[in-house]
Amino acid sequence: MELTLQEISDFKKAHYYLGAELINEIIEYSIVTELITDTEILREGQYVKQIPIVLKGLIKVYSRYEDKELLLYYIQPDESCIMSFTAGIRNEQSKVYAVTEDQTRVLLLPIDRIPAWLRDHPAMNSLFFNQFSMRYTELLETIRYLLYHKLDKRIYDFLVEKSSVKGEKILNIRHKQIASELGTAREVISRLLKKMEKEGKIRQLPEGIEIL
Amino acid sequence: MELTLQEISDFKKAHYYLGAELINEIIEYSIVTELITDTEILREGQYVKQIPIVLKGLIKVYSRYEDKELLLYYIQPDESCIMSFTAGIRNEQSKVYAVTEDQTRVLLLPIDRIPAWLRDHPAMNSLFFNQFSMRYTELLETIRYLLYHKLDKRIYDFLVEKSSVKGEKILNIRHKQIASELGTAREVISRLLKKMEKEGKIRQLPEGIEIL
DNA sequence: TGTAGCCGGTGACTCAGGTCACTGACCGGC
DNA sequence: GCCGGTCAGTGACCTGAGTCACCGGCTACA
Repeated sequence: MELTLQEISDFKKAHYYLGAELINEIIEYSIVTELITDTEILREGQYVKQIPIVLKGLIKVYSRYEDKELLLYYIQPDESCIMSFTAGIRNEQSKVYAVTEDQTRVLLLPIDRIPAWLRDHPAMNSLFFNQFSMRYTELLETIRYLLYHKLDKRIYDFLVEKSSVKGEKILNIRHKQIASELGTAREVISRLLKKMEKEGKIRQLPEGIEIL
Repeated sequence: MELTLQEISDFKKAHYYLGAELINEIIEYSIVTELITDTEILREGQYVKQIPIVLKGLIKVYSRYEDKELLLYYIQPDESCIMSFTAGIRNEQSKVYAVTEDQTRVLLLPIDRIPAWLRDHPAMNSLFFNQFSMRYTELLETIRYLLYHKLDKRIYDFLVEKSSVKGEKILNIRHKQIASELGTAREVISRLLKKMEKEGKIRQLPEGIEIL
């Protein structure tokens, strides 16, 4: 599959700091794939051969332990996945899962080119440093939530974020899925959503959940 | 304060991949400080001007929220602090606290040299990538503990790690401190330590806690 | 048109852990 | 000696959340 002219132009704009030369090289050696919703692209224990950069769509990265999940972050357009980067570059196994949440187009950079690019183009490093510090900060935030907040606040903020990331005002999502992304049980979500509805924080419509 | 010849030699050995030229430059432009136990070196909201590399001793990095803390990681010799790196390089505020746990000698790299070093010496990047991926993995591990394990396991593993990091078989530590590093209350720790003592996992001696 | 499968809602129960209030042991200093 | 401080131990109690069992509603489809 080929990058469209529009995508090339968008990519150059988003990553201008990489310089034209490197960008052309990346485009030359990388491949584009289009993935349908719910495609698993990374699982725990897997070795990584390519590093994705999302062009369009949304990827969800999460941790899992005995069928209890926890959402770690979303990869939005122009972002990449540091777990792939880390695992790929050190030839280690992934510790997380990743799955597409929408129809998603990704640019896949071949892992064996990365070290040379990092060496010859210092700007490439800042791309990953940025991603790293962003993800690290997010993870810190997640920890604070787990430790310092109760479930209803976690649910509410989860919904708010999900809604902003997906760009939908009314979230069509199962209670079951909220539960697993927050690492808890379905009944608990049902109960608390009901409570939040009574408190006027959300509304549960047949089409989905509306945040007020 | 000056680096001792021994320290210079150790530093070169630990970071050989940086190359002699860069190492000399680092040594030239950085300063050494010796800090006593319990010196606070970073607090939330603070801006960062230097990036520490620990030469000897131990630094504890933790998050705090309304006098509830959570241990994030220890900086051991030859390691650095990515929160300083991130905050320093992007001129952002720190989101964590750091405090010395032992008498500690640190090498402080001036933040304004870092971008040039990163640009001219690609090997420098790998130092921070390594630190980043290490810390990120640790943080993931911490999250899994919070979410998937009960407190007694967390306490036990905390003691085991503390004991290995400090190199002490008998840990002289207050229940209060364990509580705050795990983000819980003193009574809870007392209760669970008693339980673990009955189960034969630890022993509480006047000098401290022994892990069996 | 029945039935199997998802989905959300509920009540009853359990349990881990946080909170409160108080105790007694062990200092150190004056 | 007494006073103040730190530290650990404990019982009573509360609460958030996980678990279990069971509905009833909707949908799809054979």
